[in-house]
Amino acid sequence: MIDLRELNTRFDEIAENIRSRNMDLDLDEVLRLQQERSSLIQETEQLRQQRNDHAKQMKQKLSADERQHLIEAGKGIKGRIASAEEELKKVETRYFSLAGRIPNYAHPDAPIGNEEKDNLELRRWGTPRVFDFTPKDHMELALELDLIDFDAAVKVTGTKFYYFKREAVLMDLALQRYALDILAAKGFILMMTPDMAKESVAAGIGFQPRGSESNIYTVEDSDLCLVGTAEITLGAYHAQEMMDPEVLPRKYAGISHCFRKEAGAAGQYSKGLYRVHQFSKVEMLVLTLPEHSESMHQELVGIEEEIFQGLEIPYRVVDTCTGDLGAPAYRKYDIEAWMPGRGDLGDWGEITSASNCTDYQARNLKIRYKRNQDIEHVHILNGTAVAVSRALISILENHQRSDGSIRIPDALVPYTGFSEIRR
RNA sequence: GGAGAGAUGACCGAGUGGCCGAAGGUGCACGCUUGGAAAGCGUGUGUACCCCGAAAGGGUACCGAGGGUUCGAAUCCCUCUCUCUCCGCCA
Repeated sequence: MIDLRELNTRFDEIAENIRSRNMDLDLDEVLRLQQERSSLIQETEQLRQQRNDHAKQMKQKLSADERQHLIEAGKGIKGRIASAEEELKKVETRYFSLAGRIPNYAHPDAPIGNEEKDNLELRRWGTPRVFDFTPKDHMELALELDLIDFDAAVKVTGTKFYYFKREAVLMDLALQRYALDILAAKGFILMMTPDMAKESVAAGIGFQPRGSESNIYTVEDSDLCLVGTAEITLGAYHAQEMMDPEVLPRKYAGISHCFRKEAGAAGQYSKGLYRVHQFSKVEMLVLTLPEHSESMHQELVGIEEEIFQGLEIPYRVVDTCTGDLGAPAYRKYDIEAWMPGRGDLGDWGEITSASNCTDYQARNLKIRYKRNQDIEHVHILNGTAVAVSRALISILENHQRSDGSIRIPDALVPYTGFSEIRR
């Protein structure tokens, strides 16, 4: 959440931000609750002070009569404290539940808008390949090469799951390993993370574990959910900690499975591997000092570009518009790969996403640092190194040959052990 | 899963109803001392929230978490979580 002390001082800015993100939130109500909470706190604290003063009087030598009198008075105070606390609790529950929905501030240069078309294209790399044959989409290629079996998965798990077979298995592992080597060389600490997390942790990162629009699977009879990304587990790794500024920036690269409900997501652009309930991903997560988060954000995008340049995938970098940011993000850059099998003529498809969430998540997770006498929240950034399912789409579709075989980009060959896939 | 032990400040560790935000020690910071260092001596050393304010200040809470008993809880009771040891099971 944002710093709620700024609710008053930056009220108009916060309200404007909510509008530009196309969100609906009664900010006046939040402010009203804040004031109500404040006066209730004053009331209960005053009563507690009375109780403490009163208890001190009891320590003196007293006649039985006086003592009895004071006990009666004490009981009265106790009752008033109880009812004041109860009222305070009610107000706080509502206050924090509403205030927690206030989104992070947006970067002043982030494009304003609600739809994908409002995203700002920053640059392109590579040239979409011109085929001298009709390119196939990844579904067709994978079927013919017996790399992915969606039909069998339907029997076992239902739609939007899949089995990887043969070289696809090694591709999954190779892509992860390829990304990890690049990240390790850049000072990232490699991690394998739990695929589950407490719902409170997911919520702290900014995911809604419950509710109809939630993208998160919850586990019955526990307070756990399946993670949608290692951002959750990596971000919470330092929860509740007071970090030494000397160790910042701290860079983590974590492997996890990612589970997403994707309820209601269907249609042409969601087919095949593009939108699935489970996939493997290498995620970058960085904790920095506030003054370093913007440059670190650029660095993360640079790493993502390096990874996909190595895979020889044409892409463009997009500055995500405010309506598409997601509550925790201050600014977000997506990399969209060229996918020749997408739509009729090929199209761009998101393969990575790098967000600067500034102190928004750190405040929920209580990750702070102390510099001299100042205590502040760290800034947290996250970015996709490789989301295997989508990376695989782009490799299959971009590097297909007329005979249906697939060329493996040189950078990946050391990790796959083969330079092409053919039958 | 069963049995037992435990959880106190940056760390170690005392504390079984009011004198405890918490002894003592270590560490850390500053000062004295020294040619310099060590030792020694002295002083200081948490977080969150609320009020007021230019600053200073005042208040409340926090001894794993949540509930309860009491005029008053680190201390008594209940529930939970976590850690450690032993047993069982297991990739």
